[in-house]
Amino acid sequence: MPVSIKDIAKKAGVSPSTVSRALNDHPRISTKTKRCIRDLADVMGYVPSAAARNLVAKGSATIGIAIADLLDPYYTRQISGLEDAAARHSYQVMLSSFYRDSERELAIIHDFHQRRMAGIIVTGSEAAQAYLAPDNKFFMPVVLINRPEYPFSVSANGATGAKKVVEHLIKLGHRRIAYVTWGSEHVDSSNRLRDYRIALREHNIALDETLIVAGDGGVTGGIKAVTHLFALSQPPTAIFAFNDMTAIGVINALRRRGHEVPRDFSVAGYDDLEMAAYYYPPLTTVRQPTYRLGQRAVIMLLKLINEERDVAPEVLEPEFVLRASTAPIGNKLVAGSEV
Amino acid sequence: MPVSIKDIAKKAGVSPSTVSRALNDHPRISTKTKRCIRDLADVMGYVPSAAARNLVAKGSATIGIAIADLLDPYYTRQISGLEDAAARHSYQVMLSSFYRDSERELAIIHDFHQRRMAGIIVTGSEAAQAYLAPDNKFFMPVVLINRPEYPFSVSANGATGAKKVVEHLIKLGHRRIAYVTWGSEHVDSSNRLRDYRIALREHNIALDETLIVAGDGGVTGGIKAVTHLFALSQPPTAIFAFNDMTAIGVINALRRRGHEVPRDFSVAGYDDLEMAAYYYPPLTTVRQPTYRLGQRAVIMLLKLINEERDVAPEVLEPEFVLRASTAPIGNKLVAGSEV
DNA sequence: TTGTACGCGTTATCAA
DNA sequence: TTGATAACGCGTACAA
Repeated sequence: MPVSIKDIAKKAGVSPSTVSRALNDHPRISTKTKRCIRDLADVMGYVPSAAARNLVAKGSATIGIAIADLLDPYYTRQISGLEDAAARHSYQVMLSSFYRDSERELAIIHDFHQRRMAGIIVTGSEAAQAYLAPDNKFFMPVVLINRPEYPFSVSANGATGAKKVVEHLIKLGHRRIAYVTWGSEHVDSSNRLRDYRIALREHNIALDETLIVAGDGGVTGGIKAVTHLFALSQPPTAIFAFNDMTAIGVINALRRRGHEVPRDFSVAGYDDLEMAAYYYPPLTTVRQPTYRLGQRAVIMLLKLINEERDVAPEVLEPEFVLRASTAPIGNKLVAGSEV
Repeated sequence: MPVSIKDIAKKAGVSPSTVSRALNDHPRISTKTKRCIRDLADVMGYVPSAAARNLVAKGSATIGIAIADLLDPYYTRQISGLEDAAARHSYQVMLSSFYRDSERELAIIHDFHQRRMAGIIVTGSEAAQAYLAPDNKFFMPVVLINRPEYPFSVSANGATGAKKVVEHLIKLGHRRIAYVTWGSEHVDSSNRLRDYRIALREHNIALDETLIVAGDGGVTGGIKAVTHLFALSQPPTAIFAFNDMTAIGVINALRRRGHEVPRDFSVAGYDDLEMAAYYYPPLTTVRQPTYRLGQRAVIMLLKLINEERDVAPEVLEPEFVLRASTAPIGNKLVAGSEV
């Protein structure tokens, strides 16, 4: 049974309020009793009850963080930014993952609600509408990461990243550029698909819908995508994958078919995982502003907590990273003649 | 301001206790008032206060999880096991990472303590002694993952995994087998180094201490290790890395020097990251029982919470995974003559 | 079936 | 400088 403030009071022969004052170094208390009580508390192993504190204080200095997938480095890297920023403003953090399940997400939010969090941040929300609903009765501010349609959000600009990749491939001479999505062929929460299309159009390249194939955000999705693409009468010469893990799947599948990257096909990823630079071949990709995403989200949330109303959605820019998994299309032709 | 049970009572014209009963479907309440009050609570957006609940209930059904590094998949994979097992027994989970900093670890534990967690699990503890100290005043049970010296712990058997790798390399004809540690040359919390030594001795291979070099658990550590190893008058023919990320660093460094794996050198890792199977070359490694580690830790913790005393440290076995980054030493000689 | 009264651990106000 | 008292939101024994 934990030691309470009363236990200390009894043993010290003082009132509970004196103990409270001693422990919170209140001005109106003698240095001597303060010292004495603190020592006693120490010896008895006193640890204050957060529940009781929060009860009287009406809420805690804790922010709840709900994350789509703990196993995806793209998300966990945001957490460092979140935690550092929160710590800097002396906020605690409570973390939960909903594994891309909207029901679990809502359960987590409910839990945060019960715990009377100062505010919450959700990254990769599967139930963003819930926060937009006009009758939602949250009594705590919410910031979403990567849901730019939400008024209080911080997002990475998926469009500009995709554009840079596609233009890079075009500059290398590629015309048949495939895109491997995450999810179905035509859903794309990240705006990448949209700007893949725009970039092609701007360069007068006819869009071939058969070059857009579905992945699953992981290695297996990339592997399957290659099977689909090679069933086409005219396969692509370059493949732009939703993320690095997908790109790795693509490269593996190509290798299994006896092709070499980037000699025979160019492949680009997205995210710039730690791995990407050390893969073989090193991946051409897009570095996401993950750390800053987390950081800015906390800043925005703190503004909302302090009821400042000058908050607008933020969009951070990703950075194109040129490595060795892409090459001029010429290489392929040369290589082709070698085979 | 959140809605309280009193607010509902006032609006419904009943007493707070009636509301409480309606919400917890207490037996002694009429179906009609229950229905009415529940609807009202719904409309008003009532969400119970966890603080108040925990205060009267003396503690919450929440277990605290402190993890060494959120960015390391080895740890995050344990979390799935932990969360699933906890959910199955309807326990909440509160997660925090201390980024391998013992001070931050202790701060997290202190926070868990204040929150009166039902129990806590620490994986990759940097301050394990704190839990062993005879005068620790935790009023909640603690289970450690991978600290086999602690009485309430679940660990992966680092020794048997290392042994299998070394014996595999020996069987391939390697005699000069290097080991890249995590940390300094001679500290090894995982027992891998110890059994690396034992395995060599058992096969009558003289131990060469210069073949044991320090890494940092990441890619850069592997790269630096190779520099050290090649400064030796007699470099190794095989390199056993503390983990897969280190192995990837090693392979990169070798490639940069113009060597090919496994033709010129065999390299083995540890952990079996998702990546490992899809790296080039696919990594020979050891699959850790990460998910079960988390799962068993929760089971043990629940036993402690229920004050069952038949708890003994558990050790789970890892699994050797043969892939393509290791090969018979003969290959090297043939390859050497080609160059 | 419902209301009253009290306690959980802590802090804050007011009185001594 | 200290002590008594009330309050935070909820659950529950006891009384009505």
